[in-house]
Amino acid sequence: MASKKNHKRDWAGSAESHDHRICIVDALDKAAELCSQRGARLTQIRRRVLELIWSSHRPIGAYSLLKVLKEERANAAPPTVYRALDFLLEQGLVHRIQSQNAFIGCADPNHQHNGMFLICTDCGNAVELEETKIDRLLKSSASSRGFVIESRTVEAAGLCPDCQIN
Amino acid sequence: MASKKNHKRDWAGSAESHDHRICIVDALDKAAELCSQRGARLTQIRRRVLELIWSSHRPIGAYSLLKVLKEERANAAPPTVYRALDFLLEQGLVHRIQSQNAFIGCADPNHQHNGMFLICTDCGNAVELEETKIDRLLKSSASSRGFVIESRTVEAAGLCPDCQIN
DNA sequence: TAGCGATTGTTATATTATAACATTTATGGT
DNA sequence: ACCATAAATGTTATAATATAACAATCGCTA
Ligand SMILES: [Zn+2]
Ligand SMILES: [Zn+2]
Ligand SMILES: [Zn+2]
Ligand SMILES: [Zn+2]
Repeated sequence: MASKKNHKRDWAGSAESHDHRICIVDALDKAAELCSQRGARLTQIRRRVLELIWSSHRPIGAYSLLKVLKEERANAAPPTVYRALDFLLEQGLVHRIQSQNAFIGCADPNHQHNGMFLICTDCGNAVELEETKIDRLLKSSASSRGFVIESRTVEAAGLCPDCQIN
Repeated sequence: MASKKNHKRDWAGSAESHDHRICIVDALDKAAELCSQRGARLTQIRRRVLELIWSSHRPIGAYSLLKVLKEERANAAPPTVYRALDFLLEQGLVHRIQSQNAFIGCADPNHQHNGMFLICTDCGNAVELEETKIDRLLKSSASSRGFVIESRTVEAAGLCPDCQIN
């Protein structure tokens, strides 16, 4: 497989900032590898949906995915997409962005986790954070109330550096 | 107005744990006061929707609200509810729970903020946290990437103390 | 009380997601 | 290779959530 960070970049996925083709190839390679290891079947549809999700760093909705799929596969219907999404979510290959009812590729599918995102309200790009401190704080805050966290959503909306220039 | 915490409780709103009528009265009193201060009009519909939202500590969906409203106001329709919700959200009197497409009363509407919640997957009750540390961490993490946060969603799902007993 | 903006009524439709059952495809044991 | 089985996909219908657009009414104030 390819892998290894292909560059540094300030922000998510503006075409200028990095060679996004590498993001896509890496994501698909890693997905294939993980599914293979797990005996999970990354079928054509599932792989294609993952590829479409990775077509940008912007969360994409199920029906946007469906629109594209339909051009390639006349009988694609909502369940086609939602089943693929269910699979990809189960495998930790994508995350759901709750504040947008949309989906984005996971930056690090090797270990299962809930995503944590900064999402630009202007360009739509999202970057995944890994802030273990936030999870620890949240866990301890819950714990002090006797609450046990099983999953969580953390999504911050605002302006990315590129979009603050305006 | 009434106000002042009416009791201590381990967790959210189980009927046994507290006199919930006081929660409702306090919430409505505070809403009236805030709207009055701001020159915002807490109309009958808006007040009633707020009251329905406060009927429990469980997030409630727009169409559940609508179902009740319709019994009292034959011509209630989706816009009736969504407009009231828009108003209540704007005034910071309720929060939207993104992971459930549902709404819950704000525990402290005096200062504008995004909510932060622990939500029990078993009983459905939710409690609002105020963890300034988490916001500070999130802000600084964003800041290190040049990102400026304008709003955020933090929702943790899991088991409340009551529901762990099973 | 006339005018004006805010609120509510009304109808229609957009968007997101799932249910239910039929058919096809992949896989493992013989 | 052949069959039994489970998994995946096809197909149709519908549920659940949310908004658009325009009309009618209300409430304030000039
Ligand atoms: Zn990229
Ligand atoms: Zn991830
Ligand atoms: Zn209560
Ligand atoms: Zn609040």
